[in-house]
Amino acid sequence: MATIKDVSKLAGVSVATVSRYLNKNGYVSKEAGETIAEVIEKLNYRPNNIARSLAGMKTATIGLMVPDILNPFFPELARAIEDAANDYGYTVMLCNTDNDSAKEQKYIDTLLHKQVDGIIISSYGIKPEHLSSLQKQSIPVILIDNVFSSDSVVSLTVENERGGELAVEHLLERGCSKIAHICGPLSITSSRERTAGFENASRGTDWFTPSLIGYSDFTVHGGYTAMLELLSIHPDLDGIFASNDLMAAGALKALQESGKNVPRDVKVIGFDGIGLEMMTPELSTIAQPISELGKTAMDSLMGLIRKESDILTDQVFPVTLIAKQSTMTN
Amino acid sequence: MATIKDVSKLAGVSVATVSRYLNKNGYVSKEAGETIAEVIEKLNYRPNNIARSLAGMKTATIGLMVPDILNPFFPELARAIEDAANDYGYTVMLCNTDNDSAKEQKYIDTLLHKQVDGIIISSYGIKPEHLSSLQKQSIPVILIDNVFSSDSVVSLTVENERGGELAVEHLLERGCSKIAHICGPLSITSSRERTAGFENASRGTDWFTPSLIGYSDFTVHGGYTAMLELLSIHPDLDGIFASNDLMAAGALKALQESGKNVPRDVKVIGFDGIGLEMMTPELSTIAQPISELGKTAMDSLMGLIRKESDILTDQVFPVTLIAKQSTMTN
DNA sequence: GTGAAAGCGCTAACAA
DNA sequence: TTGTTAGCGCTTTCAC
Repeated sequence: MATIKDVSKLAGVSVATVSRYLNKNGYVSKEAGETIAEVIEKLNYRPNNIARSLAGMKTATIGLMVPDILNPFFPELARAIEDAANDYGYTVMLCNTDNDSAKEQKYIDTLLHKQVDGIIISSYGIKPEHLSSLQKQSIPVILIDNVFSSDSVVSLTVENERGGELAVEHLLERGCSKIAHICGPLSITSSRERTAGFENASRGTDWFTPSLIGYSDFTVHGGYTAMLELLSIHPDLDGIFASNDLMAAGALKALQESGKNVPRDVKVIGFDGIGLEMMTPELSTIAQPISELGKTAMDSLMGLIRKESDILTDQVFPVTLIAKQSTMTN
Repeated sequence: MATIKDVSKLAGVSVATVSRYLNKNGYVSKEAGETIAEVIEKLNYRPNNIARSLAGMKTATIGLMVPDILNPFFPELARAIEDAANDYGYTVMLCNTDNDSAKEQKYIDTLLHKQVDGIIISSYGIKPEHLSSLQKQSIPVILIDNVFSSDSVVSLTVENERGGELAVEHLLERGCSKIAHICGPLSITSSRERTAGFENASRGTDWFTPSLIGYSDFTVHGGYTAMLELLSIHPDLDGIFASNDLMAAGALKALQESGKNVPRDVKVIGFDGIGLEMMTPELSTIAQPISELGKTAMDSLMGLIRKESDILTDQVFPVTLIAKQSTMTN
């Protein structure tokens, strides 16, 4: 593989000049530039990124930590981030943490020593103290769906609570008169917020009772069993708000298997807006702007990396109701 | 951040000794080792991977090229690969190619200059000539679901054709008497093979006719429209084999919306074995050993990287029939 | 405009 | 067993 030295020799200039040419900083005469270009072409020379990084430049690599790429929310996020990173000439290292604190720590350590330029974290086990090593090195971090009151970290979240309210309001509007809720892990902030939204909109109504809330875990299977249980306690429920789409899909399955017609007998709405287009009926949902979240995360991270923006403003994104067949009034 | 120099000074030994200690090669006296360990602890020292890489060692990074992480097959594969890589102390760079030749080329170039130790490609646009730059650098490549007759590349595939036959045999066994097929992109080898399997098992039967094959694109929507079309030509079909699960899900949806009961009126089977547990009825499928594929890919790659195995044996993995509700009799 | 030279942090001969 | 030292390929002062 050709090195900068080879180029400089063949072009009859010093490596410094070639370097300047490559990085488009400092002065390089037109002639010199042209011969260098030719030689580079001829030798099919490409700068060695590792050497570049060592010499003090950036690695042009970021880390992306997600709980589990198998959960369909995260591929969407990952894809948006990867696309944006790609536009910046950056490359993404994927880390699955399973929300396991130890794994998260280990990955942070690994990424740190691979000298990534920044990290996007969308994993829920993270606590501020885990990030201290990053802050020491002043490696920028973007947090998705998780908030710390910390200086060197910017958080991107969505209106989870408002989304929960919206979901209930929508079901009421569509004629539901007894709405149950399948909530997600209580350890996850955004999950708790969605449930808070449900409670805001339900508490005080004449039908509300705490046993209308089923506790689950953001999985299809969890949604399925929670639904069966809710159905056994409240056979007359006619609306379900699940805190994510996967559980909503599980609930739908349970309802169908219990002989309930959706949306006629029971209406169902989820949260997230992942594309579960294969469901029949298709699921209504409170959609997060996933792609926008991903792109913004990468844009903000680049801002921090390039130190263009010192201002670390957390952002809250709006959610939107997407009404599909599962909440239709026929 | 502490460097090896800091450690060597504080421990009163040379950097070489520290390096030997770190890499567990060469001799280091017990005492020296102990003090070094202490100092490392005290300084919270971690070797700089970039410097290590530059000094000739490996980058402990591999590239993973997939068409699109949004397609649920690839997160499963990616997860298995990432887990295995993690066990080896390796890190994975994710690249979405959209099966676009230009993107693939660009990523190969990028990965090359990031000095990855190896690449796993599960993207279909790749052609042998794209890999020449990698071979020049003798960077090992594992190909999943794609075969070249090339020396420095090992291919991992599954019994696609046999799977197609199995699917038809299963449907016949379950009483189907007119089976249609939704095939995937003809540009993809494995897709063509599955269709060949369908044809092997169908051609020669009294019900077979070429118009029972619908052409589609591996997406839910594609499966949906293909199904509607097939249904309009052959309203009496009673079995469907789709070349992947996504299309099978789309077909199921189309059937249900057309008032057909699955599995009573029409039985459906897909291919891949991605977990679409939210479907009602759940889909039968010809499952690939996705996790095993991923793990084997990483294991083989490590073998090549460590030059343990010079023998580049392509492997063909078996598929297994997973019968679920969608092909149940009565 | 350009070049010489000093690193970046680490590994790996080679000597001792 | 250990230390010295020459790189790995590139960037970046600082003179010229």
